[in-house]
Amino acid sequence: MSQVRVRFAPSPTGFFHIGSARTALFNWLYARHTGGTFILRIEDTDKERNSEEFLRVIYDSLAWLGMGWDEGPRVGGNGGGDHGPYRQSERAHIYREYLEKLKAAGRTYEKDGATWFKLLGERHEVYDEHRKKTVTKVKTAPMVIEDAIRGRVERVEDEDFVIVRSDGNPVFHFVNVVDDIAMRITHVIRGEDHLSNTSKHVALFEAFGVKPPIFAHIPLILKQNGPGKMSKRDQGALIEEYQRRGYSPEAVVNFIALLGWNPGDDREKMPIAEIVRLFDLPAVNQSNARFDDKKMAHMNFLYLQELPAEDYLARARAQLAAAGSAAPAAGGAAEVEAYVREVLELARPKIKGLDELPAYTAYFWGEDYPTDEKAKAKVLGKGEPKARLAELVEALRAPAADFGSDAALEAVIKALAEARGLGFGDYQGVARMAVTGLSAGPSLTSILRLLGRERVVARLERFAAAL
RNA sequence: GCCCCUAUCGUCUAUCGGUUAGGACGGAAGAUUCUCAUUCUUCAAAGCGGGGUUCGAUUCCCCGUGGGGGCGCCA
Repeated sequence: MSQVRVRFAPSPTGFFHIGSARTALFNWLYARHTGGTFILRIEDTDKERNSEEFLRVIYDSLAWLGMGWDEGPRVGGNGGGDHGPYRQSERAHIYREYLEKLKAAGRTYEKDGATWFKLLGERHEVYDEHRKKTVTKVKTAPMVIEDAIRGRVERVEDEDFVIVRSDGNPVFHFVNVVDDIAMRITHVIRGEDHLSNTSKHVALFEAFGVKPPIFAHIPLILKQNGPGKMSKRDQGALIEEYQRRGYSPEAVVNFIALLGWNPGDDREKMPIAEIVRLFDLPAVNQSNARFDDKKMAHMNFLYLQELPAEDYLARARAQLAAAGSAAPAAGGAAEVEAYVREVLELARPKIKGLDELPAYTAYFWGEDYPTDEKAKAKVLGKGEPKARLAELVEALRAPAADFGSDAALEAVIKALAEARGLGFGDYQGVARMAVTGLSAGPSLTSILRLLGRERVVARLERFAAAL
């Protein structure tokens, strides 16, 4: 059995869709699973777009998701190979060469300035109701598609089709097949939306006298709400969105791997090496999967919680910086570093995703933080907040209050409460609101300890004075 | 309209003819907790309809129906 060679062939549109990401992933997984070659081929025949900038989106997204390519454009250590160039815009001479082969075999003809591919069989004219025009049908034998996921699929291709436009540019079906032949692709793994087109491709392979590759048409990802497949306008459709929101790429990969594939048992969260080990084409589902952002978020949560401390710190800081947070940048004094680290670790188990971090930690980075007015009104509406605040100020100002440990602070507040026949909860709410502007967050005593006596007392007094 | 693919809880899915149809997300209830979140326990929730084949069908076949895709000088 020859080496597996698969390709991912995106066209640079300026977006990297989650569906594209999964197609890339399944190709990549199959290559890694079989020890084959993963090829990146850029389908940039549409010259009207600004390719350079749009190409970056593809390269960056693949890199972020951790999918390196063995052959393809040379970018950041990836690419190279003996079957280039890997951009269709640079392969015109190859298409010309293959077109000559077809011409020589008598399988083309010119019409309306374009070059058409000639199917084999009897011809007759028929009026197409749907397209409202007369078309020439060809009585052909069914094309057989050997699909690793769907089995044997037969489809009759009964109309000649254009392979080179009147402006001289070859069309997708033609270049796709030519490149797959020239690059010696063994398995074509792509979205099911191409299944109906595959009969055209098989006809071309046969015309070239080449045995078609094994096809594997993977199910599509449907939009979360409403009908149809996911499109770039749908929530959660773009990879850059996950990047921007601080999602773990490992979580995104794990999640999309599970959209249409599973290891055959109950496992969901799996290291990529394990997915590579278990992935195989016949195990891919045949029916479309609906996208679910809640489950995606949950997968991200799982990965976030187990991220090594250093990685978490770096990613959290990047997220804060991107959000314009006042959090100190890395490389400061050891004391500051320790503070940032502790604040971020305090927040970690409480958040679902890194995008919550800026709002969740705002009050740790300075005196300019927002107040949840609605929650504030609620807190002030019950009990005697003013009295409680005054008592807190007095107790926390006293040297006896040890800001060095959560337990000591808890003891101070509990003693205060006990002396008045109250509970910890009678102080917790107001204190939290006064010190953070929020009604929810990490443990109050941890917040107090980290902020320190001076800031805590100042905030309590300022808050009380405004009542 | 024609062609192709497809069909298990709301969603993602397990089951490769015989199961109390399992898991996960989401939902509900309870426990834990200084708030929130986590965590833990429990609960509700599915084989599209009709025919076959078979001792026996969620599972195999056919027909409907639903869903998806394709039918460009787009990719």
